[in-house]
Amino acid sequence: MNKKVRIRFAPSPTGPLHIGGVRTALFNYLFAKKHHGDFLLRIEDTDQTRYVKGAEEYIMKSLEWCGIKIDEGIKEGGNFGPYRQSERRDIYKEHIKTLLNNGSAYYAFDTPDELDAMRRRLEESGSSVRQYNRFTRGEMKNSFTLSEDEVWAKIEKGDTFVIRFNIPENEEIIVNDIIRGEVKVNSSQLDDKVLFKSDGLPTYHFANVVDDRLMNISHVIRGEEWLPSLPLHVLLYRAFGWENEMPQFAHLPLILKPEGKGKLSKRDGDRLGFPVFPLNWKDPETGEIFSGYKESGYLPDAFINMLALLGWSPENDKEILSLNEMIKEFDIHKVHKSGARFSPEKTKWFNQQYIINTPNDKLTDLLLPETEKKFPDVDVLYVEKVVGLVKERMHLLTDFFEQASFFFQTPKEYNPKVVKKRWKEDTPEILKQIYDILKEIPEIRFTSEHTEHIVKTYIEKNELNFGKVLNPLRLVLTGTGGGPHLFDIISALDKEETLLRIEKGLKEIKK
RNA sequence: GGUCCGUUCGUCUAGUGGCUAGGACGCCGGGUUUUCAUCCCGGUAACAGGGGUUCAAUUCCCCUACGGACUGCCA
Repeated sequence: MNKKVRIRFAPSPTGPLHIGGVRTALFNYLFAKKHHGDFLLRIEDTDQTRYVKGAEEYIMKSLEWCGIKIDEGIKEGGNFGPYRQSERRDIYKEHIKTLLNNGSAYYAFDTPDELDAMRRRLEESGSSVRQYNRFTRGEMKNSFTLSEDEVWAKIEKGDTFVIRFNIPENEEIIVNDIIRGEVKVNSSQLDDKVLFKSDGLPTYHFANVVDDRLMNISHVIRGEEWLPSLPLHVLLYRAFGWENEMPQFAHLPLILKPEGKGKLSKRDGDRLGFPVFPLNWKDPETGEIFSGYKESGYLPDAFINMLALLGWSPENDKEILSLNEMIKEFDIHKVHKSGARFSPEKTKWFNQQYIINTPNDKLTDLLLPETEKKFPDVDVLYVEKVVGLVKERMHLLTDFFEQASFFFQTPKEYNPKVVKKRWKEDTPEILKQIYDILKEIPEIRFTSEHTEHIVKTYIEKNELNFGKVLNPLRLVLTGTGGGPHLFDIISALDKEETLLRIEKGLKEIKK
């Protein structure tokens, strides 16, 4: 690898990027950075009929959220632009001439109906091939069956046409895929793919080869769905005389549905209750909303950590890796060949690990806006304290609001199950005494340690057991059964609120 | 149908011509805790099947099965 490493991620703006796409971007990025190369974003918008408004912006925002930084792209600029294929029409037109001139490409005038009819005919005849190729093109309308004059006449008349690739006969194509090893195909298996559409724009196959060459791309890392067209792309490089400068290829395994068959699709998320998109997406046509990892309470680092381990694993058994560690550890040769089933469960576990390991102040920054919306007039330092107390029982950022609501508002009701289990005949009497002894403690000494000491001393002196006292006390303070260390709650709440809640509980909980 | 790709615990994976086939998630048990969570300890569970090659195959080869992708003037 003497060449400068230049890697591209080339999505088409036909909708939101889903996690498979994000993973492809991530692996591209990891590889680029591992080898101190450039990472570029190229927008493949050659199909105007599938263009979706906002998708381009969505893709860039998603990558940004993930921490994937673009070196060259439509926003960043660069010396190899434009980075939007729709703005490269002239470049493609120039290049298709080369292939037209050297006999690698030809004009075809068949209508969609005629193509349909041909395929149907082949199918009905029991043929295993249904391709537009050297055998079938003889019965279609193209440069082979029409005279040169007829071809020009048609073009001048304004007839619509496409330009097809003239697949060479019986050539053995052997490509070395970095992940899969040698892939061998005979050119006779391939069909005469359309290179230029009737709308004057190239197809993916053509644009991708031209751009990768012109942008000096060193490695093409993309999804497995492209593997079948790899031989075609090699042939295109050959037709251009670029085979020696051809990038290296690596085809990533697919991400599969958590259950059932097939690759993960956009619809699976809503069906199975987990996001498949990094960010929320609102379909501009239907208004339908698809949930994103960000809005569902996931941390970006956890999200990409999970994605990185789908199809790849580092040398050691380490599972929690920062983006920088991933870059250091990444080895494309260790990427798996087989598809990886996506696990929403493990994704949650990753998130939990990241939440626990995120400093309280940083977590507070993330949670504050929503907290303020739900509980006006909160104090930042108080929120930070609460965050520290509840974070280890959060799987999602959004869990905070359920886990911590009692820190911000007096319980309105008491969990009946807990009442039934913990509220005994003598509970009111005990709580009254707890109330009295807590009331004696001066406000400045109302710490977790001190209140704990006082209450526990009281329990021991009266030969009560801890559960009998502490559980109902927790109930009146929080309205429920679980939660952080009780005396941490008491001190966070402060003296006034603690006493208030005991009073309220005594009044409202009856048996 | 055709072409291509793949197959280690339920899932993500490590691994090797000879190992008690390792880790993680999940699940189940136990400990810690006033409680929930965290944490700690333990358990469950896999080399798709059949042929070869070999002293020895999960590992190498072949076949079968299963799974997947592609098969558009979509990417």
